[in-house]
Amino acid sequence: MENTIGKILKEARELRRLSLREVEIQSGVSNAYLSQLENDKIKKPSANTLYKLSELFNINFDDLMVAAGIVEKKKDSSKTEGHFAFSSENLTGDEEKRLIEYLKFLRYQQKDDK
Amino acid sequence: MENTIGKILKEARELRRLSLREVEIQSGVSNAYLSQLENDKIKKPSANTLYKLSELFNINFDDLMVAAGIVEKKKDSSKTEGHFAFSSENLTGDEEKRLIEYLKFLRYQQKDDK
DNA sequence: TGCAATTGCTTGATAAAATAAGCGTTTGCT
DNA sequence: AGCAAACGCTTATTTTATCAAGCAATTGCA
Repeated sequence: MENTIGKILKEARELRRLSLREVEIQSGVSNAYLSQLENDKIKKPSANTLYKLSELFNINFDDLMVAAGIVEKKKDSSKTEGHFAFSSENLTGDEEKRLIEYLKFLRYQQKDDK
Repeated sequence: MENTIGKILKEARELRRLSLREVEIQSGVSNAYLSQLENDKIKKPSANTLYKLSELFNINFDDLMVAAGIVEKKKDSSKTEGHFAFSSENLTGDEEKRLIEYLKFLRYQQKDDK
């Protein structure tokens, strides 16, 4: 359903298999606060904090704010429901290649199912 | 010399010949706080507040943050050869799920390669 | 199996953001 | 001139973000 800042941050962290304390070390944001953020207990985090995390996770800052509902989406591009993991800036070149291959594979399968 | 949030916001407001109270009405941020912001008495404003103002003044949010020294200048935007394949509108929900799982797997492997 | 480290999380304290109220000054109107 | 409204700003207060400490549960290893 609704994308929240918590979901996005948690997903980004788990995707990288980092613990809250590892993120604390790398970002300077305390693990206690990170937990609160991930559980959507913080309503208006500072731009600084949000930026640190977007930088660490390599996700676009604007996108993070939009998806988190902090701001209404700017342009039309009428889909907010997107998943972050794949905004291409999140992926290394190699990962991208492999994912595309895998996607081809998935679609190839699907075709046979019909 | 130094660009500060205060200077930027004040300049933007005066350019439009708005009073603090007019900005308050249009943005929802109190005039008292606006004054503090313009005089650089606030160190870490929330993303929400900053965004409201950037929107009202129609200035780029990232630029505001950079100029305000909240973030360091973002480097190469050369990554913007964005890949279509993964922009979420191209994926079914199921595909997205599977791809995330696969990505987790990829990164899990990678981590063990230390 | 058992101890130690690590996990995510809650809670209490503190610092800071954000507001409401009010100040003295300036502007505009009759 | 004189009143009223609007101005930017300061201060007091409320609200919120953020952190340090510590919890129970899980994991890793001898």
